Amino acid sequence: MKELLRAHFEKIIDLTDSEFEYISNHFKHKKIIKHQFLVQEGEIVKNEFFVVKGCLKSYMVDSDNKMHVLQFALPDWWITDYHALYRQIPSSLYIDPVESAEVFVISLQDKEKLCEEMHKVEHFFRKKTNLGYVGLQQRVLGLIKTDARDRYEQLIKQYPALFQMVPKQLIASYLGVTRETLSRLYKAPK
Amino acid sequence: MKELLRAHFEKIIDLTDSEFEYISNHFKHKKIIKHQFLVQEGEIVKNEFFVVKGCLKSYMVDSDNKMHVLQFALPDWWITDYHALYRQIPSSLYIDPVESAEVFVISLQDKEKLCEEMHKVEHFFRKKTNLGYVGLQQRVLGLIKTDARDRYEQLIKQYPALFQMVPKQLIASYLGVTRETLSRLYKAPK
DNA sequence: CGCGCGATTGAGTAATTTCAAATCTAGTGG
DNA sequence: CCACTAGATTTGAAATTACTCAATCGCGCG
Repeated sequence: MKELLRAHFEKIIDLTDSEFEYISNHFKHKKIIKHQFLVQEGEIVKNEFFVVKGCLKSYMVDSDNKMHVLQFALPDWWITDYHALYRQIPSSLYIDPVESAEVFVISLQDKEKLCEEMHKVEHFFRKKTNLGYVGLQQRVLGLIKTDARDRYEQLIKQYPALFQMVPKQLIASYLGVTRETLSRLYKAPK
Repeated sequence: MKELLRAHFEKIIDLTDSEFEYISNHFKHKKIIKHQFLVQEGEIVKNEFFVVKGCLKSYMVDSDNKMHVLQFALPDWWITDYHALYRQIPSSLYIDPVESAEVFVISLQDKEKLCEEMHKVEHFFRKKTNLGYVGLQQRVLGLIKTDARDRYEQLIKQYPALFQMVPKQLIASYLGVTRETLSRLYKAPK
Protein backbone atom coordinates (compact mmCIF):
# COMPACT_ATOMS: atom_id res chain seq x y z
CA MET A 1 0.00 0.00 0.00
CA LYS A 2 2.82 2.40 0.80
CA GLU A 3 4.29 1.83 -2.64
CA LEU A 4 2.03 4.58 -3.92
CA LEU A 5 3.51 6.96 -1.45
CA ARG A 6 7.01 5.96 -2.42
CA ALA A 7 6.30 6.32 -6.11
CA HIS A 8 4.85 9.74 -5.34
CA PHE A 9 8.02 10.92 -3.60
CA GLU A 10 10.27 9.38 -6.20
CA LYS A 11 8.73 11.41 -8.99
CA ILE A 12 10.74 14.25 -7.51
CA ILE A 13 13.45 12.85 -5.24
CA ASP A 14 15.38 9.58 -4.98
CA LEU A 15 15.12 7.60 -1.76
CA THR A 16 16.97 4.64 -0.38
CA ASP A 17 14.92 1.88 1.17
CA SER A 18 15.85 2.95 4.64
CA GLU A 19 15.11 6.58 3.93
CA PHE A 20 11.67 5.72 2.66
CA GLU A 21 11.12 3.37 5.55
CA TYR A 22 11.89 6.20 7.91
CA ILE A 23 9.65 8.65 6.12
CA SER A 24 6.75 6.30 5.76
CA ASN A 25 6.75 5.48 9.45
CA HIS A 26 5.37 8.96 9.98
CA PHE A 27 2.28 8.22 7.92
CA LYS A 28 -0.78 6.38 9.11
CA HIS A 29 -3.12 4.63 6.73
CA LYS A 30 -6.79 5.42 7.14
CA LYS A 31 -10.00 4.30 5.47
CA ILE A 32 -12.87 6.72 5.47
CA ILE A 33 -16.47 6.31 4.49
CA LYS A 34 -19.03 8.71 3.10
CA HIS A 35 -19.94 11.45 5.58
CA GLN A 36 -16.88 10.76 7.71
CA PHE A 37 -15.10 14.07 8.13
CA LEU A 38 -11.34 14.49 8.16
CA VAL A 39 -11.76 18.18 8.89
CA GLN A 40 -14.77 20.05 10.24
CA GLU A 41 -15.57 23.71 10.55
CA GLY A 42 -14.43 25.14 13.85
CA GLU A 43 -11.84 22.48 14.58
CA ILE A 44 -8.12 22.98 14.91
CA VAL A 45 -6.41 21.11 12.07
CA LYS A 46 -3.35 19.01 12.84
CA ASN A 47 -2.97 16.76 9.81
CA GLU A 48 -2.43 16.68 6.11
CA PHE A 49 -3.83 13.90 3.92
CA PHE A 50 -2.44 12.11 0.91
CA VAL A 51 -5.15 10.41 -1.12
CA VAL A 52 -4.58 6.80 -2.10
CA LYS A 53 -8.00 5.82 -3.32
CA GLY A 54 -11.31 7.53 -3.99
CA CYS A 55 -11.91 11.24 -4.06
CA LEU A 56 -12.07 13.79 -1.30
CA LYS A 57 -13.59 17.24 -1.36
CA SER A 58 -12.96 20.33 0.72
CA TYR A 59 -15.71 22.89 0.92
CA MET A 60 -17.18 25.64 2.98
CA VAL A 61 -20.80 26.14 3.91
CA ASP A 62 -21.99 29.74 3.81
CA SER A 63 -24.64 31.50 5.85
CA ASP A 64 -27.35 30.42 3.38
CA ASN A 65 -26.26 26.84 3.94
CA LYS A 66 -24.82 26.63 0.47
CA MET A 67 -21.81 24.48 -0.15
CA HIS A 68 -18.80 25.86 -2.05
CA VAL A 69 -16.25 23.32 -3.18
CA LEU A 70 -12.70 24.58 -2.87
CA GLN A 71 -10.87 21.44 -3.97
CA PHE A 72 -11.24 17.88 -5.14
CA ALA A 73 -8.42 15.49 -4.30
CA LEU A 74 -7.96 12.39 -6.42
CA PRO A 75 -5.33 9.72 -5.74
CA ASP A 76 -1.82 11.18 -5.64
CA TRP A 77 -3.04 14.53 -4.33
CA TRP A 78 -2.69 16.20 -0.98
CA ILE A 79 -5.48 17.88 0.87
CA THR A 80 -6.24 19.63 4.14
CA ASP A 81 -7.31 23.09 5.28
CA TYR A 82 -3.91 24.70 4.77
CA HIS A 83 -5.01 28.08 5.99
CA ALA A 84 -6.18 26.67 9.28
CA LEU A 85 -3.27 24.24 9.53
CA TYR A 86 -0.47 26.76 9.02
CA ARG A 87 -1.94 29.39 11.28
CA GLN A 88 -3.41 26.98 13.80
CA ILE A 89 -6.74 28.71 13.67
CA PRO A 90 -10.13 26.99 13.60
CA SER A 91 -10.98 25.56 10.22
CA SER A 92 -13.60 27.13 8.03
CA LEU A 93 -13.80 24.06 5.81
CA TYR A 94 -15.20 20.58 5.81
CA ILE A 95 -13.26 17.75 4.21
CA ASP A 96 -14.86 14.38 3.52
CA PRO A 97 -14.89 11.77 0.77
CA VAL A 98 -17.25 11.86 -2.20
CA GLU A 99 -17.63 8.14 -1.68
CA SER A 100 -15.48 5.96 0.56
CA ALA A 101 -11.76 6.60 0.24
CA GLU A 102 -8.32 5.83 1.63
CA VAL A 103 -5.64 8.26 2.71
CA PHE A 104 -2.28 8.47 4.39
CA VAL A 105 -2.25 10.88 7.29
CA ILE A 106 0.73 12.89 8.48
CA SER A 107 0.75 15.48 11.21
CA LEU A 108 2.06 18.94 10.51
CA GLN A 109 4.56 18.41 13.27
CA ASP A 110 5.96 15.26 11.68
CA LYS A 111 6.06 16.83 8.26
CA GLU A 112 8.03 19.77 9.57
CA LYS A 113 10.33 17.42 11.42
CA LEU A 114 10.99 15.39 8.27
CA CYS A 115 11.65 18.57 6.31
CA GLU A 116 14.15 19.68 8.89
CA GLU A 117 15.91 16.34 9.15
CA MET A 118 16.06 15.59 5.43
CA HIS A 119 16.85 18.34 2.98
CA LYS A 120 15.51 16.11 0.19
CA VAL A 121 12.10 15.97 1.78
CA GLU A 122 11.97 19.70 2.16
CA HIS A 123 12.90 19.92 -1.50
CA PHE A 124 10.10 17.54 -2.36
CA PHE A 125 7.49 19.55 -0.54
CA ARG A 126 8.71 22.83 -1.98
CA LYS A 127 8.33 21.42 -5.47
CA LYS A 128 4.91 20.02 -4.64
CA THR A 129 3.65 23.31 -3.30
CA ASN A 130 5.03 25.10 -6.32
CA LEU A 131 2.94 22.91 -8.56
CA GLY A 132 -0.09 23.47 -6.40
CA TYR A 133 0.49 27.21 -6.54
CA VAL A 134 0.65 27.15 -10.32
CA GLY A 135 -2.50 25.07 -10.50
CA LEU A 136 -4.34 27.56 -8.35
CA GLN A 137 -3.16 30.48 -10.44
CA GLN A 138 -4.56 28.76 -13.49
CA ARG A 139 -7.82 28.26 -11.68
CA VAL A 140 -8.02 31.91 -10.69
CA LEU A 141 -7.37 32.92 -14.27
CA GLY A 142 -10.12 30.59 -15.37
CA LEU A 143 -12.53 32.10 -12.88
CA ILE A 144 -11.93 35.70 -13.88
CA LYS A 145 -11.35 35.15 -17.57
CA THR A 146 -13.55 32.41 -18.96
CA ASP A 147 -17.21 31.60 -18.58
CA ALA A 148 -18.50 28.55 -16.81
CA ARG A 149 -18.79 26.45 -19.95
CA ASP A 150 -15.14 26.85 -20.82
CA ARG A 151 -14.19 26.10 -17.26
CA TYR A 152 -16.33 22.99 -17.40
CA GLU A 153 -14.78 21.80 -20.65
CA GLN A 154 -11.30 22.41 -19.39
CA LEU A 155 -12.02 20.52 -16.20
CA ILE A 156 -13.31 17.51 -18.15
CA LYS A 157 -10.25 17.56 -20.33
CA GLN A 158 -7.86 17.82 -17.42
CA TYR A 159 -9.54 15.42 -15.00
CA PRO A 160 -11.85 13.08 -16.88
CA ALA A 161 -11.80 10.77 -13.86
CA LEU A 162 -13.75 13.31 -11.85
CA PHE A 163 -16.85 12.76 -13.93
CA GLN A 164 -17.09 9.12 -13.07
CA MET A 165 -16.96 9.69 -9.37
CA VAL A 166 -18.36 13.13 -8.60
CA PRO A 167 -22.00 14.28 -8.85
CA LYS A 168 -22.45 17.20 -11.18
CA GLN A 169 -23.75 19.49 -8.50
CA LEU A 170 -20.41 19.30 -6.75
CA ILE A 171 -18.66 20.08 -10.00
CA ALA A 172 -20.98 23.04 -10.51
CA SER A 173 -20.06 24.29 -7.08
CA TYR A 174 -16.36 23.87 -7.83
CA LEU A 175 -16.82 25.88 -11.02
CA GLY A 176 -18.67 28.61 -9.17
CA VAL A 177 -22.13 28.21 -10.74
CA THR A 178 -25.41 26.65 -9.70
CA ARG A 179 -26.23 23.11 -10.77
CA GLU A 180 -29.05 24.43 -12.96
CA THR A 181 -26.72 26.72 -14.83
CA LEU A 182 -24.17 23.99 -15.37
CA SER A 183 -26.87 21.67 -16.63
CA ARG A 184 -27.96 24.26 -19.19
CA LEU A 185 -24.45 25.14 -20.25
CA TYR A 186 -23.43 21.75 -21.47
CA LYS A 187 -26.81 21.13 -23.10
CA ALA A 188 -26.77 24.28 -25.17
CA PRO A 189 -25.52 24.14 -28.79
CA LYS A 190 -22.60 26.28 -27.73
CA MET B 1 18.89 48.68 -0.56
CA LYS B 2 19.45 45.00 0.01
CA GLU B 3 18.43 45.40 3.64
CA LEU B 4 14.86 44.88 2.54
CA LEU B 5 15.76 41.59 1.05
CA ARG B 6 17.58 40.55 4.18
CA ALA B 7 14.71 41.56 6.40
CA HIS B 8 12.44 39.58 4.13
CA PHE B 9 14.48 36.40 4.51
CA GLU B 10 14.95 36.88 8.21
CA LYS B 11 11.25 36.89 8.86
CA ILE B 12 11.54 33.16 8.34
CA ILE B 13 15.19 32.11 8.64
CA ASP B 14 18.27 33.46 10.43
CA LEU B 15 21.29 34.39 8.33
CA THR B 16 24.85 35.30 9.15
CA ASP B 17 26.36 38.27 7.37
CA SER B 18 28.37 36.06 5.09
CA GLU B 19 25.42 33.85 4.29
CA PHE B 20 23.33 36.82 3.33
CA GLU B 21 26.20 38.28 1.38
CA TYR B 22 26.42 35.07 -0.58
CA ILE B 23 22.68 34.90 -1.23
CA SER B 24 22.33 38.51 -2.18
CA ASN B 25 25.10 38.25 -4.76
CA HIS B 26 22.66 36.24 -6.84
CA PHE B 27 20.21 39.11 -7.04
CA LYS B 28 20.42 42.04 -9.38
CA HIS B 29 18.75 45.32 -8.63
CA LYS B 30 16.62 46.76 -11.40
CA LYS B 31 14.55 49.90 -11.86
CA ILE B 32 11.64 49.71 -14.23
CA ILE B 33 9.39 52.36 -15.63
CA LYS B 34 5.80 52.33 -16.76
CA HIS B 35 5.27 50.14 -19.82
CA GLN B 36 8.58 48.37 -19.35
CA PHE B 37 7.83 44.67 -19.35
CA LEU B 38 9.56 42.13 -17.14
CA VAL B 39 7.63 39.34 -18.83
CA GLN B 40 5.79 39.32 -22.13
CA GLU B 41 3.42 36.86 -23.73
CA GLY B 42 5.20 34.31 -25.83
CA GLU B 43 8.58 34.68 -24.13
CA ILE B 44 10.44 32.04 -22.20
CA VAL B 45 10.67 33.17 -18.58
CA LYS B 46 13.98 32.86 -16.75
CA ASN B 47 13.63 35.09 -13.72
CA GLU B 48 11.67 35.72 -10.61
CA PHE B 49 11.21 39.21 -9.17
CA PHE B 50 11.13 40.51 -5.63
CA VAL B 51 9.43 43.88 -5.39
CA VAL B 52 11.22 46.59 -3.43
CA LYS B 53 9.25 49.66 -4.42
CA GLY B 54 6.11 50.42 -6.37
CA CYS B 55 3.59 47.89 -7.56
CA LEU B 56 3.73 45.35 -10.36
CA LYS B 57 0.88 43.58 -12.05
CA SER B 58 0.69 40.32 -13.96
CA TYR B 59 -2.14 39.88 -16.42
CA MET B 60 -3.22 38.12 -19.52
CA VAL B 61 -4.85 39.61 -22.58
CA ASP B 62 -7.64 37.55 -24.09
CA SER B 63 -8.81 37.24 -27.67
CA ASP B 64 -11.12 40.25 -27.26
CA ASN B 65 -8.11 42.27 -26.15
CA LYS B 66 -9.38 42.40 -22.62
CA MET B 67 -6.93 42.47 -19.78
CA HIS B 68 -7.33 40.10 -16.83
CA VAL B 69 -5.21 40.85 -13.78
CA LEU B 70 -3.89 37.73 -12.11
CA GLN B 71 -1.80 39.36 -9.42
CA PHE B 72 -0.62 42.61 -7.93
CA ALA B 73 2.77 42.63 -6.27
CA LEU B 74 3.51 45.25 -3.64
CA PRO B 75 6.86 45.63 -1.88
CA ASP B 76 7.91 42.43 -0.13
CA TRP B 77 6.15 40.24 -2.68
CA TRP B 78 7.42 37.92 -5.36
CA ILE B 79 6.12 37.81 -8.86
CA THR B 80 6.72 36.11 -12.18
CA ASP B 81 4.86 33.79 -14.52
CA TYR B 82 5.37 30.69 -12.42
CA HIS B 83 3.56 28.42 -14.80
CA ALA B 84 5.82 29.40 -17.67
CA LEU B 85 8.91 29.52 -15.47
CA TYR B 86 8.59 26.08 -13.95
CA ARG B 87 7.68 24.33 -17.15
CA GLN B 88 9.87 26.47 -19.38
CA ILE B 89 7.04 27.09 -21.78
CA PRO B 90 6.23 30.43 -23.42
CA SER B 91 4.53 32.84 -21.06
CA SER B 92 0.88 33.67 -21.43
CA LEU B 93 1.21 36.69 -19.17
CA TYR B 94 2.51 40.21 -19.20
CA ILE B 95 4.19 41.67 -16.14
CA ASP B 96 4.90 45.38 -15.81
CA PRO B 97 4.71 48.07 -13.15
CA VAL B 98 1.60 50.09 -12.42
CA GLU B 99 3.91 53.08 -12.16
CA SER B 100 7.68 52.98 -12.00
CA ALA B 101 9.06 50.38 -9.62
CA GLU B 102 12.17 48.65 -8.33
CA VAL B 103 12.83 44.95 -8.05
CA PHE B 104 15.50 42.41 -7.25
CA VAL B 105 15.89 39.84 -9.97
CA ILE B 106 17.01 36.25 -9.50
CA SER B 107 17.19 33.58 -12.15
CA LEU B 108 15.41 30.29 -11.63
CA GLN B 109 18.76 28.59 -12.03
CA ASP B 110 20.33 30.59 -9.22
CA LYS B 111 17.35 30.13 -6.98
CA GLU B 112 17.48 26.38 -7.43
CA LYS B 113 21.20 26.44 -6.83
CA LEU B 114 20.80 28.37 -3.60
CA CYS B 115 18.06 26.00 -2.47
CA GLU B 116 20.32 23.06 -3.10
CA GLU B 117 23.36 24.56 -1.42
CA MET B 118 21.57 25.93 1.61
CA HIS B 119 18.88 23.93 3.28
CA LYS B 120 17.73 27.08 5.06
CA VAL B 121 17.01 28.81 1.79
CA GLU B 122 14.98 25.90 0.55
CA HIS B 123 13.08 26.05 3.82
CA PHE B 124 12.47 29.74 3.31
CA PHE B 125 11.04 29.27 -0.15
CA ARG B 126 8.88 26.35 0.89
CA LYS B 127 7.35 28.49 3.62
CA LYS B 128 6.89 31.37 1.21
CA THR B 129 5.13 29.24 -1.36
CA ASN B 130 2.94 27.75 1.32
CA LEU B 131 1.76 31.21 2.23
CA GLY B 132 1.16 32.05 -1.38
CA TYR B 133 -0.80 28.85 -1.81
CA VAL B 134 -3.02 29.70 1.11
CA GLY B 135 -3.58 33.19 -0.22
CA LEU B 136 -4.66 31.82 -3.57
CA GLN B 137 -7.04 29.37 -1.95
CA GLN B 138 -8.66 32.25 -0.12
CA ARG B 139 -8.96 34.12 -3.38
CA VAL B 140 -10.57 31.15 -5.12
CA LEU B 141 -13.04 30.84 -2.28
CA GLY B 142 -13.83 34.52 -2.60
CA LEU B 143 -14.42 34.17 -6.32
CA ILE B 144 -16.80 31.25 -6.06
CA LYS B 145 -18.48 32.21 -2.82
CA THR B 146 -18.95 35.95 -2.52
CA ASP B 147 -20.19 38.62 -4.86
CA ALA B 148 -18.03 41.36 -6.28
CA ARG B 149 -18.84 43.89 -3.58
CA ASP B 150 -17.71 41.63 -0.80
CA ARG B 151 -14.56 40.82 -2.70
CA TYR B 152 -13.95 44.52 -3.15
CA GLU B 153 -14.47 45.30 0.52
CA GLN B 154 -12.20 42.50 1.58
CA LEU B 155 -9.50 43.65 -0.78
CA ILE B 156 -9.62 47.19 0.58
CA LYS B 157 -9.40 45.91 4.09
CA GLN B 158 -6.49 43.60 3.35
CA TYR B 159 -4.46 45.88 1.08
CA PRO B 160 -5.47 49.50 1.58
CA ALA B 161 -2.22 50.55 -0.07
CA LEU B 162 -3.46 49.22 -3.40
CA PHE B 163 -6.05 51.95 -3.64
CA GLN B 164 -3.51 54.71 -3.56
CA MET B 165 -1.44 53.32 -6.37
CA VAL B 166 -3.68 51.29 -8.65
CA PRO B 167 -6.37 52.58 -11.02
CA LYS B 168 -9.77 51.17 -10.25
CA GLN B 169 -10.15 49.50 -13.59
CA LEU B 170 -7.23 47.26 -12.76
CA ILE B 171 -8.78 46.43 -9.44
CA ALA B 172 -12.05 45.62 -11.20
CA SER B 173 -10.17 43.28 -13.49
CA TYR B 174 -8.47 41.63 -10.52
CA LEU B 175 -11.86 41.11 -8.92
CA GLY B 176 -13.30 39.65 -12.10
CA VAL B 177 -15.83 42.36 -12.93
CA THR B 178 -15.98 45.26 -15.38
CA ARG B 179 -14.94 48.72 -14.30
CA GLU B 180 -18.55 49.91 -14.69
CA THR B 181 -19.82 47.24 -12.35
CA LEU B 182 -17.18 48.00 -9.76
CA SER B 183 -17.99 51.69 -9.97
CA ARG B 184 -21.65 50.96 -9.32
CA LEU B 185 -20.99 48.51 -6.53
CA TYR B 186 -19.20 50.85 -4.21
CA LYS B 187 -21.59 53.70 -4.94
CA ALA B 188 -24.72 51.79 -4.05
CA PRO B 189 -26.15 52.12 -0.51
CA LYS B 190 -25.53 48.37 -0.05
C1' DC C 1 -43.23 -0.98 -6.63
C1' DG C 2 -41.97 3.09 -4.56
C1' DC C 3 -38.47 5.89 -2.28
C1' DG C 4 -34.68 9.07 -2.58
C1' DC C 5 -31.21 11.45 -4.78
C1' DG C 6 -29.40 13.71 -8.56
C1' DA C 7 -30.31 15.97 -12.88
C1' DT C 8 -33.21 18.66 -15.78
C1' DT C 9 -36.64 22.09 -17.25
C1' DG C 10 -39.51 26.34 -17.12
C1' DA C 11 -40.71 30.93 -15.70
C1' DG C 12 -39.81 34.98 -13.44
C1' DT C 13 -36.23 37.86 -11.18
C1' DA C 14 -31.78 39.79 -10.18
C1' DA C 15 -27.16 40.87 -11.36
C1' DT C 16 -23.73 41.93 -14.75
C1' DT C 17 -22.28 43.27 -19.21
C1' DT C 18 -22.15 46.06 -23.28
C1' DC C 19 -21.92 50.21 -25.63
C1' DA C 20 -22.16 55.05 -25.83
C1' DA C 21 -21.80 59.35 -23.80
C1' DA C 22 -20.76 62.48 -20.16
C1' DT C 23 -17.71 63.83 -16.37
C1' DC C 24 -13.69 64.28 -13.87
C1' DT C 25 -8.62 64.88 -13.01
C1' DA C 26 -3.77 65.57 -13.44
C1' DG C 27 -0.26 67.17 -16.24
C1' DT C 28 1.38 70.26 -20.25
C1' DG C 29 2.26 74.23 -22.75
C1' DG C 30 0.93 78.87 -23.96
C1' DC D 1 -3.33 81.35 -14.65
C1' DC D 2 -5.96 79.16 -18.09
C1' DA D 3 -6.98 76.06 -21.96
C1' DC D 4 -6.25 71.60 -23.65
C1' DT D 5 -5.58 66.70 -23.75
C1' DA D 6 -5.28 61.87 -22.31
C1' DG D 7 -6.61 58.69 -19.22
C1' DA D 8 -9.71 57.26 -15.70
C1' DT D 9 -14.22 57.16 -13.82
C1' DT D 10 -19.03 57.49 -13.85
C1' DT D 11 -23.76 57.24 -15.67
C1' DG D 12 -27.67 55.59 -18.52
C1' DA D 13 -30.28 52.24 -21.05
C1' DA D 14 -30.74 47.96 -23.30
C1' DA D 15 -29.28 43.23 -23.75
C1' DT D 16 -27.42 39.21 -21.84
C1' DT D 17 -26.41 35.92 -18.42
C1' DA D 18 -27.03 33.65 -14.23
C1' DC D 19 -29.89 32.87 -10.28
C1' DT D 20 -34.00 31.36 -7.59
C1' DC D 21 -37.74 28.53 -6.86
C1' DA D 22 -40.80 25.05 -8.06
C1' DA D 23 -41.94 21.14 -10.61
C1' DT D 24 -40.68 17.11 -13.21
C1' DC D 25 -37.84 13.42 -14.81
C1' DG D 26 -34.72 9.29 -14.43
C1' DC D 27 -32.57 5.73 -12.24
C1' DG D 28 -30.70 2.51 -8.80
C1' DC D 29 -31.82 0.06 -4.65
C1' DG D 30 -34.34 -1.97 -0.99
